[in-house]
Amino acid sequence: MKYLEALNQAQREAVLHKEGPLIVIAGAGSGKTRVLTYRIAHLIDSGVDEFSILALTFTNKAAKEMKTRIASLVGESEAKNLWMGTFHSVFARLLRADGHYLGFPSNFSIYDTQDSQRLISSIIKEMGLDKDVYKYKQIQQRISSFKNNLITVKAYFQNPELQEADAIARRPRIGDIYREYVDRCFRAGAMDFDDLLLRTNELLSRFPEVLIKYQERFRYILVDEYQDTNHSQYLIVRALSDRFQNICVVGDDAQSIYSFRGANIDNMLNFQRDYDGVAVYRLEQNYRSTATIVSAANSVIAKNRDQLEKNVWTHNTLGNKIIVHRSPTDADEGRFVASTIFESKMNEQRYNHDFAVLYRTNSQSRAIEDALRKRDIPYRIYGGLSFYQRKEIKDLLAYLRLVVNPNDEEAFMRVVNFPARGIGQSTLEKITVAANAKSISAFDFIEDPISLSAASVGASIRNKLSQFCTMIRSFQVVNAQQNAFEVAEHVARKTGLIQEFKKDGTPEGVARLENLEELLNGMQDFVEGQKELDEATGSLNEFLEDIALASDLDKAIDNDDRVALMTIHLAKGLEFKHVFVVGLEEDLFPSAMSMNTRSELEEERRLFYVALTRAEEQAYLTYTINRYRWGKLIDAEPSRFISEIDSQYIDNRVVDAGGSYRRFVDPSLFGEVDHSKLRQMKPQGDRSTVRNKPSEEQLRKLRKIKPQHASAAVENALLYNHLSIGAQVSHERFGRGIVKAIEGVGAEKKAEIEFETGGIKKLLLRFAKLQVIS
DNA sequence: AATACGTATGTTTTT
DNA sequence: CATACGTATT
Repeated sequence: MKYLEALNQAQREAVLHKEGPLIVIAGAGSGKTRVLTYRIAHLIDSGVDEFSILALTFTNKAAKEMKTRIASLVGESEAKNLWMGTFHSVFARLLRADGHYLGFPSNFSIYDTQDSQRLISSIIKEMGLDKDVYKYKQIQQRISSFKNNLITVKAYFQNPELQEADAIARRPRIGDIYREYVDRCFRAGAMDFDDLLLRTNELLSRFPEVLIKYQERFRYILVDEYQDTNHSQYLIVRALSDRFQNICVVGDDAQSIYSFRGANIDNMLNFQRDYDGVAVYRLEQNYRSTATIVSAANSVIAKNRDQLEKNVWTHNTLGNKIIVHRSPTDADEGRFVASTIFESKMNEQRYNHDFAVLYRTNSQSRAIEDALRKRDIPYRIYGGLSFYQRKEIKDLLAYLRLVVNPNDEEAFMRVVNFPARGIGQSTLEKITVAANAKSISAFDFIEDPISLSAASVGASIRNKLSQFCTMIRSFQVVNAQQNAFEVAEHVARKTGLIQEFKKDGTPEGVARLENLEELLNGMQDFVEGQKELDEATGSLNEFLEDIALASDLDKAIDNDDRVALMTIHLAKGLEFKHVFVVGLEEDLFPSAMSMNTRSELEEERRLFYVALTRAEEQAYLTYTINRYRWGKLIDAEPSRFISEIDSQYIDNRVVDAGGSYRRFVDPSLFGEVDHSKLRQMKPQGDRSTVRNKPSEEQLRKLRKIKPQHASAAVENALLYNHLSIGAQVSHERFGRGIVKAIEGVGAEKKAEIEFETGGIKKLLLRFAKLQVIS
């Protein structure tokens, strides 16, 4: 057991513990992944069949990495049959195998949040409810929380308190919406994210033979990030481990940050009560961060009332103090981040991947992006509006989902009339109502000529509908013989999707076409990758499963050197040499939504703790005086979390320095621009860096950057101030054109442009996202 | 039926 | 500021 030497006392004990329940309470940076990895390797080494080990991790990427690591310790073939992955992906797999007990086909679709919301929205409309009272997003959240707490429709209607609560909130029909939603998902052969857990519970509790099968199979169960499991997950783990009680959970109550999706710290706090003879191991030595960062983080988390006793300490060097920085606006904050990274790279020979910028909300990424782009610093955004959420991507994926499962209602609605086939809203409403009345899917309904002719749908539309069905059926034939990539390419052509974006010809259309291409390339890679695994075939089904459950972190390609931008939630479990935590302002972090109760605030504080403890060497905390929110400049106040850090760990040296990259816009250029609309443009720049006057090169680059938000609207007007008649420009939607006339001044300046696609438009320069070509 | 435009409305975090 | 929906237009 050579690898045991690489462990400290507590780690080693946790690894060597063999039978019976154990909990590992692991402080930040204390090597819990290492313990999990070695523990699994050790189990295999000591003769446990890898087939009987189940490990539940927080991301699929973490699972993949761990698996590779284990393979290197015990050998490829030994590690192959481990079941490892997120709760959602592992139990989706289980439900594909045994969901038929519950009446689900093995090819069930997985609805993402958007699918769920669209379905709920449509149900609300069909029921004739007031959409201002029944807000679809809120209803979706409520239903999600029911499911996470194992409150089925039946349980809901047996619970007078819940019904009363909804009645008091003037939404008495929530139960009915819930019932309809569940029915519709079932009929569509679809599960939402919560169903993957809820239905697993249902399967295990209603069918003892299935429970026993999996209990016998998974003799050893390990759960990572146990503090973030919800009730539904808790019950699954409890059920599966009940027979052999070989359950190992690892977690840190101080890093519990997912209560909004039902995570319950009590699962962690009550573990010792739930099982007999629980062994407890504490990992308290931090190997990741400097002593300064560890102590600073400790001083903050100490402010929380609810927590397990813990003493995280380190042998690491003291390191630098945490740098706190104030900027006038979010744009300056971005500039500070960019120039600090730039300078550290120069002076300390850092790589881009040594840096991470962490924020509370995804929308904060924009200001940072802009600044990094201007400095030519490569970055990658994780999460946010991901590639897979783009319209054109979702459209192709919807076709593919429909090929695999024609009953998928959301996929059907999405593409039945895209590209346009003359099947309009009223037709679809008729079909929905009629299909629901017969309790069949829309696809089944329109495929059956008898029911279709009974519905009052005109003959020509009926014809179009059946053509659609025939087309999908023909894709299924292709799917039976070809791999995911080949099917997708076929579908993209035959449906006219590619044609649709090609003919559009605008830059926007071109971008969409490129995205489709990128998706197809991705599928090609996927197919290649799957060929290397023995069980996998590279089928469309496998591909859809893969992307439905991949987290934003899983999707990332991170083999090149870039600065990482992500939310703090996404950063959990990761580490970086230098970490910027930006937007440390009251109402933003802590979020205004989470300051109502002590427990909410404590969760925000844990989030801050997570952020801080991602840093190995240097942490920067930044906040602004004014920030753009909802397109408006608002006042901001420094976050309470900054003052909660013991001041001896803080370097206030650079407070008030502002962006070290001075705004170069000459205010006199504004002419008659309404000054009340301008953002603060006082030259706040740090004296020492004023010399960083932009070169011609930089200015040119700046002009090429497409302005992304109206905070830049005035800046825009300015950029095109020199626009003259005859200039060639390009518009995101209308394509290329020639400026024919100019009128107005300052912010009201308009240009009349004749576009190549035909048509003359008058555009306000302030808003038009124009690029000047010549 | 399709499109284009105006208005209202909302925003934490994610599998 | 983004999106989602309703209304007016062809």
